[in-house]
Amino acid sequence: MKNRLRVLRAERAWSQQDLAERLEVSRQSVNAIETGRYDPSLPLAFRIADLFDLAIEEIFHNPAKDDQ
Amino acid sequence: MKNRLRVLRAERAWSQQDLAERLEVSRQSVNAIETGRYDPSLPLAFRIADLFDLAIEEIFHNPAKDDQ
DNA sequence: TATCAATGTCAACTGTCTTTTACATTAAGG
DNA sequence: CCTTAATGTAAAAGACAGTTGACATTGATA
Repeated sequence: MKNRLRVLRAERAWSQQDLAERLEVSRQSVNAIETGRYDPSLPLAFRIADLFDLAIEEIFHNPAKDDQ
Repeated sequence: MKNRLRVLRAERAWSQQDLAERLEVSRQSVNAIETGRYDPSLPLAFRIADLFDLAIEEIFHNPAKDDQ
């Protein structure tokens, strides 16, 4: 599962801490998701998509699949 | 997190076991997701969306939000 | 150089997801 | 009735998600 979180965050010039506060998670969670250590839960993925006003599929994608 | 899994499955006349095999998860996982005991992981949500050829947002939605 | 913000990571912990095994209930068909 | 398929649920265990607290590194700047 890859994601564009770092790019989306950079476009807004937010720190990981900024993003964490908007998502109501810890800074470490944001970092772990950005660095690919683990995937967010489905509810958190929805919060992320809502925050950036994008579909989940526009932020996350499966590298095993050759789509997107 | 609510979902339309039961309806989508019924439209295809699949048993929970049938769906579980297509998703490569246990029947109990399908049942737990359908009955709302827990949400799938993000990777599983993608497999579900791929199987039904729908966006994740067309299958899952947040009852806390008044959209959809 | 000293400081500060931002980032990466680790350990330990709690809670969630998913599994296997198992058992109960219901509905349909012989 | 008896059997079978489908479904709901539970317990125990392992893997994963998310927390707090802590420490190290880097880059910018006073």
